[in-house]
Amino acid sequence: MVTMSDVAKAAGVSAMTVSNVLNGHPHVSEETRRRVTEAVERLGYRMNVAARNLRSGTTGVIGLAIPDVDQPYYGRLASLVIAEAARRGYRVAVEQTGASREGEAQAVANSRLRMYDGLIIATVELGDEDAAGVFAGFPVVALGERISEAHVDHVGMANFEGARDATLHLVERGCRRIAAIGGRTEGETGAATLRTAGYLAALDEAGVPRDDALLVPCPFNLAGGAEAVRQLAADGVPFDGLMCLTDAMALGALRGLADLGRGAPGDALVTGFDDIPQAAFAVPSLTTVAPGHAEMVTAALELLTERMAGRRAEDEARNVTGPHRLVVRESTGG
Amino acid sequence: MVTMSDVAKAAGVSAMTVSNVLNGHPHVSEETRRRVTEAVERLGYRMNVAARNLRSGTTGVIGLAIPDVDQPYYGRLASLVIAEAARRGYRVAVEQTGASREGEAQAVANSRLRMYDGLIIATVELGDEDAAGVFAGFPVVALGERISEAHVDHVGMANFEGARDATLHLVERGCRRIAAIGGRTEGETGAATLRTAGYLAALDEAGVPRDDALLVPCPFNLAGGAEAVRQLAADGVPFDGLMCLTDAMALGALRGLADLGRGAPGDALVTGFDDIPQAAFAVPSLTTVAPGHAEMVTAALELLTERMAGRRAEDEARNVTGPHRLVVRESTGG
DNA sequence: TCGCTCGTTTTTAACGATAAAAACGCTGGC
DNA sequence: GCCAGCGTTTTTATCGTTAAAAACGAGCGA
Repeated sequence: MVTMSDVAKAAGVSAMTVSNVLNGHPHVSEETRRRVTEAVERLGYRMNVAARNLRSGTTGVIGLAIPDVDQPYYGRLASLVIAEAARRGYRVAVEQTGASREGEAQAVANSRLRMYDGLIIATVELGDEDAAGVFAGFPVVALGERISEAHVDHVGMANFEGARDATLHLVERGCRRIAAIGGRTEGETGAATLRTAGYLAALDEAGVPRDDALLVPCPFNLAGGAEAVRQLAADGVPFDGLMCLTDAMALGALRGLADLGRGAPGDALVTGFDDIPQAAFAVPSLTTVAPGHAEMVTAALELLTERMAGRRAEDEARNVTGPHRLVVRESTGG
Repeated sequence: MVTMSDVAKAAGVSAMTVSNVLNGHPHVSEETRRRVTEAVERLGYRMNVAARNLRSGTTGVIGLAIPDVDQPYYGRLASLVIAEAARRGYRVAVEQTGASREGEAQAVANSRLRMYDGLIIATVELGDEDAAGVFAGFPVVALGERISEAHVDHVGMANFEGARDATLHLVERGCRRIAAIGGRTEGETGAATLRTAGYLAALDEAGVPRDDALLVPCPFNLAGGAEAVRQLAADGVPFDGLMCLTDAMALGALRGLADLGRGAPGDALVTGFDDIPQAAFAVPSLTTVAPGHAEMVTAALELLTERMAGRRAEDEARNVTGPHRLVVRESTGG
């Protein structure tokens, strides 16, 4: 095992000088720098991370708390976070929380053991009441749902705007009776409520009358979407457009339409939200709102590295919203 | 920040004694143990991982090298590894290799920085020639493909036996002309070749004649499966069973059949391999070989923890094969 | 020649934990 | 009363790195 002193000896300088060279500190002559670099190379020296960590307090590791990497959306996020972190010289330790409050608390606790330089928490059961205490003084960024208005940096997606765009798109293509599959106006201020709000705003903006019968709450999955469409038909509610709050529900809605002997885009236009891989391969392929996942992750790491570098005051929590883009495919007539 | 000495002072003992209590070492009186535990509790002491790492050389972190967590199979694996490692008190740092040789080499290099106590490498571009050098003296387990016969522990899946079982199942249900979609007898000794070998062995065993026209190489994805079926029909090769080397290809094959106006299980029986989630939801649902992913991961961590504890000699590389199970669904007549 | 500055390098002293060795206190045999 | 033997606890000495302070040496004006 080659240590820093070994390198120092080989280069004829002190260990501290080697440290200075390796960390790019100023006040090192060009000649010395060259000699040290050469010795490092020759001996195959690799810095001992533990020692550096002990002395300087940084590990080069970022924690990522998500419910389960084996879920399309979170897997995607994890993949992007790992790649973007690697680009910045960090490694990522993934903590699976099982979407439980204890799991998330555990992840935060591990972070505070100084195991991680910072934490990205990509779902949130922890609430505002936890935020002030648990996260205080530690670099944390919430990705996706928001934890706390005041205490934690947050990167979100354009839930309101995306749903609004999708709805306006349907209106432009001639829809006048647009159902919001999964829509709900009450409950926590999560993605569902925001997307529903975007839908309503678009209707108002376009001068299309609202109708509460067109708000169809349902489970956020394939079966939920299918069932919601069946429900609408059974209730005799006429519709010519389906603004689904997620792609999964949209795919279910397509199946539901098929079961009724109808189809998109012939009998009704359909939009989704998320742009999951299957959306492009469905029959008909699905028009959907693509949130800028990559941009969200980049923004999250930007905020986090700023915090880790201590470049921002404790209390000014920032809030960033990622870009979004409407991807028009067959389900709304290509 | 509460240190061990703070706890020691509070409990009226030395730091070493606190260390002994915390690590469950013998020769600590019950009374002392109680006092120390109480002080730890009261002060909210958390061990500094970096210091322990520096002194003892362990980090409590396992590296996991995979191509990309955002791929169904690898996401599944990662999820299981993280959960199983957590159960054993380890955290997992995920390194994405992009399935490249450099990526994998990078992951191994990071491990050797003493960042990780061990490494699970779940795909392999590194070959036998790398194995002896790169992995020597560091706890590594290959999960899935094998790196090296002689130098690295390996947990694999029952490629041969699974394909054999699937083929025998088709024969039992009356098939006599079974095509191996994706089959190939040449190339590296990867999963594809092993599964093909299992297919051929089953045919011989059941006394069903081989036919090279029924070996249809193709890309290992949806499109590949669909194309292979189209090819068979175009070539006028008769078949009554399709043993597909992966579920993705099997789903493609179902689509291919549909495009020809045929269907499973009516016109041909179809089997897959992997038991991906979609297999159960396809129409018809897919009969497939389910490799025991969970058992494979458990075995991998068992091997790895043994290595990490230094309980096994350097050179005796072990090789474990996970269990498998044929899941019979609609595509072979339920 | 003597300070004095300034850029560079070394010295010193941790960071917080633990392995190994030394010390301690107690019992019991001679 | 002395000491060996035993179980428990403390001392000592790092692990490899880095912050902070001290030291060094060349250049320069007085």
